[in-house]
Amino acid sequence: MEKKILDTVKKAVKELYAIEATEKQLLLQKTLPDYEGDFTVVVFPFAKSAKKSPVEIGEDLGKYLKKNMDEVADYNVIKGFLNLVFRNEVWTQFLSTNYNDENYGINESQEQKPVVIEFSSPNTNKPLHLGHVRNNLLGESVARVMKAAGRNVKKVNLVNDRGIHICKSMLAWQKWGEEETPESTGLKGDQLVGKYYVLFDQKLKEEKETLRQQGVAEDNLDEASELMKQAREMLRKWENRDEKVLELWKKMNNWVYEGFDETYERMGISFDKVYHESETYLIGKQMVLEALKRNQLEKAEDGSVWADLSEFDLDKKLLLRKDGTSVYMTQDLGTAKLRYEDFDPSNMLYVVGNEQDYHFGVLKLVLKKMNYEWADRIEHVSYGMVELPDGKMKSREGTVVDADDLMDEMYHTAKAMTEELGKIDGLSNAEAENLVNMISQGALKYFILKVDPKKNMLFNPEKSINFTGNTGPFIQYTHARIKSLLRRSGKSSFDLDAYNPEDLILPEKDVIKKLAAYPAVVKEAAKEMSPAIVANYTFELVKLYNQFYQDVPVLKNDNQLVIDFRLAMSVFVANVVRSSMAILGIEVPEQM
RNA sequence: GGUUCUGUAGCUCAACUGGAUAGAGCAACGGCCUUCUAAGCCGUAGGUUCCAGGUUCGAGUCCUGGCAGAAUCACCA
Repeated sequence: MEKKILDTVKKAVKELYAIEATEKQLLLQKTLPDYEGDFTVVVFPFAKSAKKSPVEIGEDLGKYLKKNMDEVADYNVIKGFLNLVFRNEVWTQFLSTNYNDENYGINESQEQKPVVIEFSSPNTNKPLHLGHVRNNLLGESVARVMKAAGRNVKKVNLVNDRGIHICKSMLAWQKWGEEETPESTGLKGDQLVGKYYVLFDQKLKEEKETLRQQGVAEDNLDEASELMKQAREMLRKWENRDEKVLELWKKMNNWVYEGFDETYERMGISFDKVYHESETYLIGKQMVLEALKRNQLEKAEDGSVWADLSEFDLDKKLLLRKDGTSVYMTQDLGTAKLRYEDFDPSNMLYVVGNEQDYHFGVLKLVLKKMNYEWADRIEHVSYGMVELPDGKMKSREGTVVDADDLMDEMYHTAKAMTEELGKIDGLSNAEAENLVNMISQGALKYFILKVDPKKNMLFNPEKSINFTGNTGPFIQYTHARIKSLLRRSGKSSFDLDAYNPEDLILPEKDVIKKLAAYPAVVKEAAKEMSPAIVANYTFELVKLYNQFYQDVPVLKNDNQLVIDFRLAMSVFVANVVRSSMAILGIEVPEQM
């Protein structure tokens, strides 16, 4: 529709003023609520070359469009804005052809090559916290929105399962764990392992304090620490495939995986493939050594290997330590290559916080330097940090918000609220539990996803999660209300052919116009990789529907055709709400 | 210090990428349930869009210079 208007405008300026309009000059927007009209053409851009005032041009174009487009019923010009009023038929016909299409706005994938999207990427030494929650929700949702826009999406996870930090929790458990297991303690596996990671840190601090008192210099504390020595020794043993260490490593990692799986499932998150750093870091090492042979990298005197990035105005980047062990960058090179070979993707996306902007910039450059032509297919989907009222989360200082705790708390709040409002009266226990889960997850997901991913966001544990206003539950509630309305009507098919378009009233028109925008919103959100665009759209839609619902009785009308029309519109809204919420990973209830 | 990002109502966030009078929610205040679900709807109040210049028909949005905050610049990941 938008395209048709612009094409006609283009023809008009050519015929009237002999102007060849460029893409940029053709500006169309929705008419503001205060003015009469549906679409607005901005005519300022033509003023100069047409040598006429904007108002005159608006009149000319308005006349032309009214004559040449059946859809245009009338027009008015205010300053440099040409407001077009469409015939009601345009909207009523749009409604009747689309209201019952459950895939309205969603495109089936036609792509061969997939776009691979990595997210979550947890460490196996501690449980997930609020920062991971944003990452997980964003990753899952970006995958879904791209899929909805017709991309062929593969979701992958890269588990950081090796390294000195993993050895720390292993060592602490070995020393002080007394054979505790998730079964014996009743703790989730990741929580149990995390407990020992924290314990290690405490013990290390104590040891360092003692060393300090003995006069050891600050810079040498790590080197002098007996605990660190043992951790490093354990890492060496791990790399040499020491059986006992490997056994412990497997045991504890499996505890963590079981814990993660539980959390992922609760959040509704899944992956097509899971990579482990323990399986990829050697590939990266191999790549570096080969590139060194090709003289694309440099070896320093002490034996360490570097990439010289001076041609990009950057410093050198270390890729292998002098003892030959790999660093973070090295294993990312390996994973990228492995992933490229596994999927032959058109794009490789990494959902990782903006604190790693520099890292991903360098990753691409190093790959380029090593002559991998697919380096440009890597894209960092960078998102902002989650901050707490008293600043950033720091695991060491115990100021993290644990993901499981957070979800538990949300569940309890949602449950109390739902009971208080009498929403679960008449539901079975299982149904009630399902509903409360849906609502608490909806509240959390919507709260996080409605914010522009690029921006830092603030999370206040006491105040952030609401269930009224611009929230997930508000949207869920609207869906339930529509479903209730439809049940009450007892109808599932509607006679729309005989409906008189003149009966269309403004609150209906506003809703239908919003519905018409949905396909473009999905595309835009996929292009920007921003679920927030979908979230904000859905809120606006639901807001408009509620205004309609409040003012206009649906089932009470002398004219059965009007009732049918309004019910069909409600079906349409419910479909789009369900579809857009699904993009955010949020389910909607039949009643609440 | 260099680089990048951010700065919009008391608070949390929008603003279709340069368009009309900057919008929502929360919090505050006032209304609306004998009528389809009040987790709702309506209204009131709340703004020098951090500051100063510039570009043009037109700037929250673009350019320059400040101010404030965050991230990053590791032989951590």
